[in-house]
Parts: sequence; structure tokens; C-alpha cells
Amino acid sequence: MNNILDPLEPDPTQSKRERQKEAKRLALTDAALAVFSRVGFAAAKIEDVAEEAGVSKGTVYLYFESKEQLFEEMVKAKMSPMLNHMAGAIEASSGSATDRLLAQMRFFYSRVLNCDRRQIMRLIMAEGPNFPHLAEFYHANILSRGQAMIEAIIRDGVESGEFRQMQGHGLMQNIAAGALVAAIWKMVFDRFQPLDLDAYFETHIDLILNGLKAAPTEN
Amino acid sequence: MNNILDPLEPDPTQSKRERQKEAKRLALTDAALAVFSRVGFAAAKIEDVAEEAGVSKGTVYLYFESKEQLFEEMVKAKMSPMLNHMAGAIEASSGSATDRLLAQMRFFYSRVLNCDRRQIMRLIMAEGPNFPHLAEFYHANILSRGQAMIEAIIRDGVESGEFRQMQGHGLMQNIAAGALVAAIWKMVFDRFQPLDLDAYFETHIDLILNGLKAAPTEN
DNA sequence: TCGTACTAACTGACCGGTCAGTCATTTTTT
DNA sequence: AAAAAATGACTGACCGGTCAGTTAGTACGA
Repeated sequence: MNNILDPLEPDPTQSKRERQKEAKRLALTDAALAVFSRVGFAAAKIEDVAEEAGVSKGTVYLYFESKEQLFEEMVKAKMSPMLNHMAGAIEASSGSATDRLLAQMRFFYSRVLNCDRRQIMRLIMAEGPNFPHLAEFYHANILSRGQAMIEAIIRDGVESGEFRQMQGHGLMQNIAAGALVAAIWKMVFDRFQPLDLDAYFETHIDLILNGLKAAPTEN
Repeated sequence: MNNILDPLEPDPTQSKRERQKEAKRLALTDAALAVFSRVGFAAAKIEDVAEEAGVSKGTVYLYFESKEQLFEEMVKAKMSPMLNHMAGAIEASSGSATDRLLAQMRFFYSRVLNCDRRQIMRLIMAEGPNFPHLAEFYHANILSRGQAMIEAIIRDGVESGEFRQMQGHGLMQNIAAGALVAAIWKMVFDRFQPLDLDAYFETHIDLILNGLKAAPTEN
């Protein structure tokens, strides 16, 4: 139906109309992210999305079948490019497992936590149970890939002796958890107790890397 | 207005009516938790809450001014008792800082993550930005208390030499993060990739305790 | 370069269903 | 019998989704 998930250059083979259409689709997903982030799925008004995108309500339905589909497509459109970048960054990275883990974390903090995208994570948590579709997509295409990357790094680190052996049930979740909580804190509690993301990041990697490091003591 | 936040024993100074009223209030907050958990705030119907509590819609408005107030009161009513238990558990616990941290974690996993209450955490994350009231209450009365408890334990552990010195910005968030993520995973992704909470707990404390432990190697 | 015919894109008034909140009436308690 | 509690039909605002009508882009002949 539509394979426009990664719109980058203005393809010269496209007519003016096609380019406009694509631009509008992008404007709509941008607007959808903004509005859904602001008030959540249920309270978001299609009319507001339309206004924010500079079109009328009816137009939204020329691009998306329903509010629900708009939501899902928005998540996909916003997350897919980031995923590819992340995979590329991992592939490109070399050096010790510690360095690679650090690079991945840094990427995540800067490209997800510190921008609009963190709102998507919040929306997945908030709306996930009501959108099995979406939760499944998110798990299959985003989480499991992130999980695979982290686990590969850990495996290498254990082999090279940088990290100790851990049984690993929920290891990825535990390692990434700090980042997720930072995002949530920023979105929900920052106004009451501000969080310095840079300092937090230092604490996070310090704790994790030390936790993974081979330790001579008991257990 | 109402100071009934911790309904426990049937106070003999109360008339039969007052006791019934209190019971109904409890039934309503129970029902509210169930319904809000199921579908989120916006999609929840007052009529469903009423039915689940065994009363009619109008009755809900005899106890709560509005849907919003019902939501806030429900969170307060469900979280306050737990907090007091947690504080008590901390006070009662002695032994090494490691043991105390472990006890607190265990408490949290069993009394929050593994029951209805985890839904409240999800609701706070989901609806927090739309309910500054509630987010502030939650931060002031729940998070900051938990934070104080953990920080006290860490401080003791550093003094006793069990833990290394850490600068600590966001330390509490990082330590608790694993637990929060476990809760989210259970609620959103468990059906796609089940999480064994006991094994996860082991990984969590293993990673954290090792991360906090004094390490001889480079920072 | 203009005019004309065609069509894709867009609009916004409207419809139908939903639901928070109200209140006149009924039921229960004292 | 009086008061308190509970009811549920009702109202009015709201909003997702539709579609008849309008606008703007395109193709082409002169």
C-alpha cells in the first residue's frame, strides 16, 4: 500500500504532486507525534493533528484510514530510520566491548532520550496494552533488535574477559532500564526535580560497567 | 474535605452508615483502579467503574466530584498504605547496607511490581503530564520518600565500606530503574517475550550490587 | 503563451454515537 | 414520617469519520 517509510531526498522522478503528497504525509506524522505526545492517544483530536499539519480534518483521512492507523504509522515512520542508524552505528563501531556498549548508550541518549522520540516510548508504555498490534511491532522491530545488539556486545565482552559471566535473564532490560527511566523522569517529574541528563548518563554507565566488570568477591 | 486515605479498622466511633459509606468508597477506588488500568484514563467510563463497584453511575458522583478527582483519589488511596509499610520495613530492617537494600528491593518487587499497584505506576507515566497535580503528589509523597530511603542506605554502605563512593546524580533512579522496567515489560511486552520476574530480580540485584561494590580497577 | 478539459487533492459542514455530569424520583435507614 | 442514600433517564458537549462540493495542479491543442 505505502512503502514511504524513509523519505529523504526529493526523488526527481516524482511529479510535483507526488512530492507534495509525501511532504504532507510527513507533516501529518510530525503533527501526530506532537499532538499524541501532548495529550495521549484517546484525548488527541484528529482536528488538532490536521491543524498542526496545516490541512483540514478530511485530508487526514485521505492519508490514513483511522486514528488508530495514524498512530501506528507515526510510530513506524519515526522509529524505523533511527533503528537503521543505530544498527549502522553498531556495525561501524569497533574496539573493546566496553567502548561499543558505551557508544550504543551514547547514541541512545542523544538520539532518543534527548529528543521527540522519547515521547514515543512513553506512548508505547501508555497505550501498548490497548494496541497489541503496535506493541508487537515495537517489540519485534525495535526492542528485539536493541536486545540483540546489547547481547552481542555482552557476549563479546565475556569472551574477551572484560565482563564477568552473567546468567542473563533480563540482562538487556536491566542494562537499558536506566535510560528508560531517565526519559520518563524528564517527561513526568523533571519540573519538580530536574534531572541533568549528562550527569545521569555518567552515573548510569558507571554503575552498569562496574556491575558487568569481573569481580573477585562473593556471588 | 476528606481525610479518609488509610481505611483499615472499623472505627467503633463510626455509625453503621459511616462504615458503609467508607466501604463503598473503597469499593469505588478498587473499581476505579481496575477500570483505569484496563483502558487508561480517557477511555475509562464512569459507568463501568460504577458497575464494577456494584452501584449506579450517580452514586459515583456522591463520593467524587469528577472523573479526574476519582482518579487522583484512587492513586492516593492505593499508594499511601503501601508507603507506610515500606517505611516500616526500612525502619525495621537492620544489618548490612547490602541486606537492607536487598530487603527494600524485595519489598518493592513483591508489593508493587507483582500486583495491581504496578498498573498505577504505568498510569502515572501515561497520564502524569496531563495531571500535574497528581505527578506532583506522586513525586512528593512517593518517589521522594523512596529516594530518601535508598540514598540513606547507600550513604551507610559507603561509610561502612561496603559500597564505593559515587557522585550520585540520579543514583536512586538508576538503582530503581530495573524494577520499573520489569513492571513495564510485564504489562506491555510479556505476551510476546515472557519475563520471569524471579530470575529478573536476581539479575537486577546482581548487577546493582556488583555495580555499587568497591572496585579496585580503573573508574 | 494562453485557454480548456480533466483529475487529483482538499475542504468543512454534517451525522451518529458516546459519555461526563445532573437531578427528579425511588428506596433504604433511622 | 423524615432524612439520607441511591438510582438511572436525560442533557449537552464532543469528536471520529463521511462525503458532496471546491480548489489547484496537469495535459494538451491552438
